[in-house]
Amino acid sequence: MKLRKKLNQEGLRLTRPRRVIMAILENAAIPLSPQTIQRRALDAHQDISLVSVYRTIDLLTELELVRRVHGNDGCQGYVLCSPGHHHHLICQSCGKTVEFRGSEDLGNLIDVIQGQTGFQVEGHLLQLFGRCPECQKVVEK
Amino acid sequence: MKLRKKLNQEGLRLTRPRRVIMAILENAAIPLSPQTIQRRALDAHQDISLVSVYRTIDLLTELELVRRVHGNDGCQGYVLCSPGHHHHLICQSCGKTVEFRGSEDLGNLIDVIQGQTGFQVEGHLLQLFGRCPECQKVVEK
DNA sequence: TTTAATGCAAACTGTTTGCAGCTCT
DNA sequence: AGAGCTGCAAACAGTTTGCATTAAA
Repeated sequence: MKLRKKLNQEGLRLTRPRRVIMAILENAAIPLSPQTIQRRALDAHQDISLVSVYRTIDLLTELELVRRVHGNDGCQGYVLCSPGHHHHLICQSCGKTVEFRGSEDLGNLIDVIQGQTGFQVEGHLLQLFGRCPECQKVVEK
Repeated sequence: MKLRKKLNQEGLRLTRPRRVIMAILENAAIPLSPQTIQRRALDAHQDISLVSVYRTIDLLTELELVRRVHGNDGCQGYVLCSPGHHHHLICQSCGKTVEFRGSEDLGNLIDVIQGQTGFQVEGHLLQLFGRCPECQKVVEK
């Protein structure tokens, strides 16, 4: 298992809470908050303390297995993600999340902005919000 | 005064705390947290409760005079902003914030993503991070 | 004068930390 | 066996709410 290996080579251990949380994230179609993760663990008859959820999320984030996504208002939750640079597209109806890479057009934009402002752009935060194909089929109220 | 008019036509009042907070934001070059706003008020010998800072920020946000900006990690603070759709470019050294509009290139990108995913994109969150001209002059440690 | 706004105190939510006991390797 | 990990309790930070008082119009 990939996770176990990653952990071992850092001298870390694959414990029950970590396995459970990882599985929950793997099966999640939408970003989950720490509270939600704990609730889902409970649903699966796995009692895990919120403290461990926080610590595991931090760990997985450092290992680049998990990424935090924001809403327009605040933090929405955490999603499993593939390594490397990419962004997330989130369905505002059902919360489903899709990854995408968008370097070219964004690169253009960044060049222009750099020229206009004299800033040297080093990073960015980009997320798209919308409706996934399934949710588009539903008649809007 | 523009703010007074905006408030009056909603039956709201221009009070000392609101005037002070507005002035602080107008003179701020960087995004401010509620705590920082309160501290700066105190520096100006204007004792304003944190509660009022929160309530005023909410109000100004609804009036579209203020916008919240995020950091890579979490919420960084609030900045005065011009009306309409735009984004922020934030200096990671000094915190200075600049507005920009980036519809064309982003539009391109969004079209592509829509085609690839079937999602209908309705909104986005974009922020750029970098170094402003002044901070680029400083020798990096 | 009237009604919105302030500020205190206190409740709350989300997150972090110290520490003793447990468990993965 | 031993270091890492868990979970409890408690501390903490940021934010929100109820209510009596103050002040803008």
